Amino acid sequence: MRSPEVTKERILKQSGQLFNTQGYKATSLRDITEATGFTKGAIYRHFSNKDELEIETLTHLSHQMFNLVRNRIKEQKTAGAKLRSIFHYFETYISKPPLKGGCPLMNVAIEADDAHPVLRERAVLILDMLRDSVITILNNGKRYGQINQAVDVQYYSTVVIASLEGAIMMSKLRGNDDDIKRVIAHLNQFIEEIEITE
Amino acid sequence: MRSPEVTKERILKQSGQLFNTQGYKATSLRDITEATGFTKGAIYRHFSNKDELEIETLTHLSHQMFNLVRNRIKEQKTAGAKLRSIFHYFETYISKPPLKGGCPLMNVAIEADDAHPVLRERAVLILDMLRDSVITILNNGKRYGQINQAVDVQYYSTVVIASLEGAIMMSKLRGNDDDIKRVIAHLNQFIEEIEITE
DNA sequence: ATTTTAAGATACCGATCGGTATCTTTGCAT
DNA sequence: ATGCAAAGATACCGATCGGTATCTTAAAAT
Repeated sequence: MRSPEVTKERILKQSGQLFNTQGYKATSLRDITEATGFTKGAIYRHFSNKDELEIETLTHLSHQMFNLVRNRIKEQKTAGAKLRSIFHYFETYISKPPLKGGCPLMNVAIEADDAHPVLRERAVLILDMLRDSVITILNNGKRYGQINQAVDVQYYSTVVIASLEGAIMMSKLRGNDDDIKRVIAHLNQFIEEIEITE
Repeated sequence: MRSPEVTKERILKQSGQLFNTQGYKATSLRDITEATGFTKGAIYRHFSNKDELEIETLTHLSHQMFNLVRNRIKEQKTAGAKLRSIFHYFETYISKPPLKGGCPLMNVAIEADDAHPVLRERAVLILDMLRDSVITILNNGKRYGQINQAVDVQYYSTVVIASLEGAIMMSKLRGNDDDIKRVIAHLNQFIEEIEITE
């Protein structure tokens, strides 16, 4: 029962958990061999070095993140409801974490911003994608008369993402969901200011 | 010219820069000996092990941070002005960083939350202190009729800190101050909603 | 059934890690 | 000036790091 695809997927999955909790550089090959049950030889057959494993794992983590958030967005019909579902998704990072270790964007951003330019570059792309998701929701909301035309989408999306990420940091640090809930309450109010309902 | 106090201070200062940019666990003793010019023997005379150095350095970093923010607060007279000066202080993390590597609270929170309970515990204390600073400003503002009595100080302080920390992450990642400026613009508006001016 | 190819395991490499024992040097007390 | 305690330097330790060369084994092709 040898399947290289399954092996690679298992390595990426376990590496994702380890990198997202312990950090990329702080996680050793040994940690990964123990978590996966594979040996170093198997890992280096699928990834040419640890840097490549880190990058591919980050991509894998971001895919997981965006798949989850995309599914939530699709289920909702109005721009306001879509945004609220994103907020709730971020709340689950604390209450029922879809990924161990919290938000992979935040984690890689803090680890990589000063010291690891390649990872940092990828992190910027992930942030761009997240922001674009919010902007698209807002623009579609404008088009369908759900969102006030005057809304500055750049400004709005930045505030939303910054608040959520900061709140994740605080709630994860404290180990409870008080902070994330307060921030989401604020963001819900923030939506009401720009939402058109009749 | 041997002065143990000066030596210890120099070790803490250089370790602070290194830990805050590269991370605590990712920074080696070698990095520190090269940055300080002292040898391992000198470092281990002042700190019993690396964990202790990490903890004392974090304390040192937080002192630097709070001294800077306290001075800014003192210079302002009203609660609103004090809050705005805090916002501007966070903006300097990007435009003219008082500490290399960004906000030490954020950095240690992300690195320590899952894997390093001792550092995490200290990080919680720093977050508490930061929040208490904001809460004290708000409560004093209420007392002197500068802030609306109905304001929920827990809620308000959480939103402010989360937004600022998240914005720092985004701006540091992107390498420009667009995001932090947008968030501060939003927070300034947020203040106006609760400020009593006549 | 046999050959072939690649997936994965094993064993090893030099470099670096945090830590320590020991030695030298400095400054202060007498 | 001399002795002493502490500051700092040097040299070393075992463990672990990322990485690689080589070997075994399993599955697919013939």
